[in-house]
Amino acid sequence: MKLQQLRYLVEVYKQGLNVSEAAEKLHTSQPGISKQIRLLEDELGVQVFVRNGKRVVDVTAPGREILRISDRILREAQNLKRVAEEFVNEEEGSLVIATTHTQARYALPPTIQEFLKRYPKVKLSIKQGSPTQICEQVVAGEADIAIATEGIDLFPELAMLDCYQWNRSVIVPDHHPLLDLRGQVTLADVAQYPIITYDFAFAGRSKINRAFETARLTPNVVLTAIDTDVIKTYVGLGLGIGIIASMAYDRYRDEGLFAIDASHLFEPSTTRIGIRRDAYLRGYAYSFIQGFAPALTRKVVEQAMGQSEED
Amino acid sequence: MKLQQLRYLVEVYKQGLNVSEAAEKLHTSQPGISKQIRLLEDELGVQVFVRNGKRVVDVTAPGREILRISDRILREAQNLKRVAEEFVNEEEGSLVIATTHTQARYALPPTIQEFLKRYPKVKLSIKQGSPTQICEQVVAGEADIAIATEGIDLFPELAMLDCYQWNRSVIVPDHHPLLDLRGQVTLADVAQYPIITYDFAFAGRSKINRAFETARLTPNVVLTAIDTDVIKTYVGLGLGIGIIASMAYDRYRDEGLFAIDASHLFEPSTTRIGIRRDAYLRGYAYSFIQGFAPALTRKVVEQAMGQSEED
DNA sequence: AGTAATTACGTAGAACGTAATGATA
DNA sequence: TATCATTACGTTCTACGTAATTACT
Repeated sequence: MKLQQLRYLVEVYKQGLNVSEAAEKLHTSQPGISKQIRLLEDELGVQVFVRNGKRVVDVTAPGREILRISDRILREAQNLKRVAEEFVNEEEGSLVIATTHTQARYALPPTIQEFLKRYPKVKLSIKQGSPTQICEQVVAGEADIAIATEGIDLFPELAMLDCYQWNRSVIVPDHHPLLDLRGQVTLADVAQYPIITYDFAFAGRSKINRAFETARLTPNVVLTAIDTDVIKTYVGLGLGIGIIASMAYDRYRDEGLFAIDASHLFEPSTTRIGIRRDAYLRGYAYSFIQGFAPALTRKVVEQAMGQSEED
Repeated sequence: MKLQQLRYLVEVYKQGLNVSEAAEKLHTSQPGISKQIRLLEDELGVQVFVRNGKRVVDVTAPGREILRISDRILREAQNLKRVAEEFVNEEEGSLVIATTHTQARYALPPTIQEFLKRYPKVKLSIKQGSPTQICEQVVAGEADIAIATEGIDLFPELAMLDCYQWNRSVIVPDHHPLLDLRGQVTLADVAQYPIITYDFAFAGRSKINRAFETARLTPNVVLTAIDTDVIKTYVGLGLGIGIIASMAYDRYRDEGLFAIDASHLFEPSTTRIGIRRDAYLRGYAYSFIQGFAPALTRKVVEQAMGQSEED
């Protein structure tokens, strides 16, 4: 049994049982993969894949177990490499953050700025996606850390940690009637105007819906976006009023738009970070997390990952 | 990185940083190991072992982490092989039980008899030792299942499951004065005679001590053994009275000895089985466990191992 | 027909063993 | 001096690529 053979297995599976694509992805030849998989199957005495003549068409029952374990082994091998890297150079490496537009644009900049100054040699990259996509990326090992606000409780592989709570604001163009009610805006007032807000998969959209439902109001959502900047643009064009994360409004930058605090209208949302429990995090990753949420010290994070018993 | 290299690392560590012994154990040449370890260290860019000139004298800080992860990887590789074996032939394989003399001699026989009849092709072996040794064997992967009564709560790698409770009896030779008190024996009565019982590391010996302590009595323990049969022998010779597990007394087999129930004198003990949480158990292993403790179905055991979320 | 996997075969490389050397206690 | 690890070197085996073949859609 060789680690490469396991890599081949898993990659063929990931590529939808296509040996050729797996070969491409792994920069090797397709006959090589074919042969190594057969060798492994011979060694184990069990078929991993079901073949219809010469096509790989399915995974056998033992194959499913074998793939699961192989995946774990490869992950640990990955961790092992990272441990080594950590000790070779604590300041160098890479860190992949998967997050939503709102976080990337409004919550993360100061943290990232600090981080880049502190760890100039670390290659930091940000991947955007919906909360679900983000978590999937972390689960798949394509990202190290997920930062999102919603829909991220369904991944048992991930440890989730609360970062901070935030509220919403209603943004309106200049001279909007809601501005006259300043301080006393109700949900009913808001429901009178066409609404532009986040896409359903995103940042606490469900909290917005729930608030209206509870008040037995039907909001007229005319446009949804995954992106606060898009929402602002259309609010600026007078197509409706926006409901956005308060932190996404800046009095100076967002000229011609005005924010009305709506923390009394909608439940606050909690932004969380998610990490694979079985991942090995580099030291600077812990540093990044604490930079973003000071309460999340290395100890706290490790405990949440279930690694505390070792230290 | 190759699985073999990891195997070499771990074996050198296990052999007390002795490369030659590791080579012997793995049936390969010592230069081979030396070279492969260096190759791996080069690849990782980190020393795993501290060398004093040409001697391996210690493990580096990263080395400790690397050894830990390597161990996990090798374990999983082991599991992978077992999965394959399971599917090749459900009825064939091996099962190693680590247990104490008392369990092996008095509690396990019916279960084992049944098991051998049901799975004639499985190579069953029993290793004896103290509760601590037993658990260490399971932790080290030298045994699959630990069965013991005491001192087995200190291994976080193991899942422990209760099997059954048992009480103690006092055994005495014929015509012993205690027999006249039948039914009303007290701790004070027992403390009047020289006592022969289990070694301290064993089967609930601490419960016996605690009972006397609580009653502010000092028992006169003249002999300890790890083995009920030894205890019986010396009781038969008139050297004292025995305190043993009730199940270890058989009225017909133990001619000349008489048992006095002592369940009111000592707390009952619970016999448990222990399994490595990250081990893959063969189907017949679950069957064995349930044969021994009917309440421990496969589901219950898997849940205790923390593997239930997958199925 | 076109796509995809296996077989056949040759080559470059790696793992391993033997023997010799160097270092440590 | 004896033990133990590394270096040197040669052989065998194996992983991998190219090309040809076979099977499936």
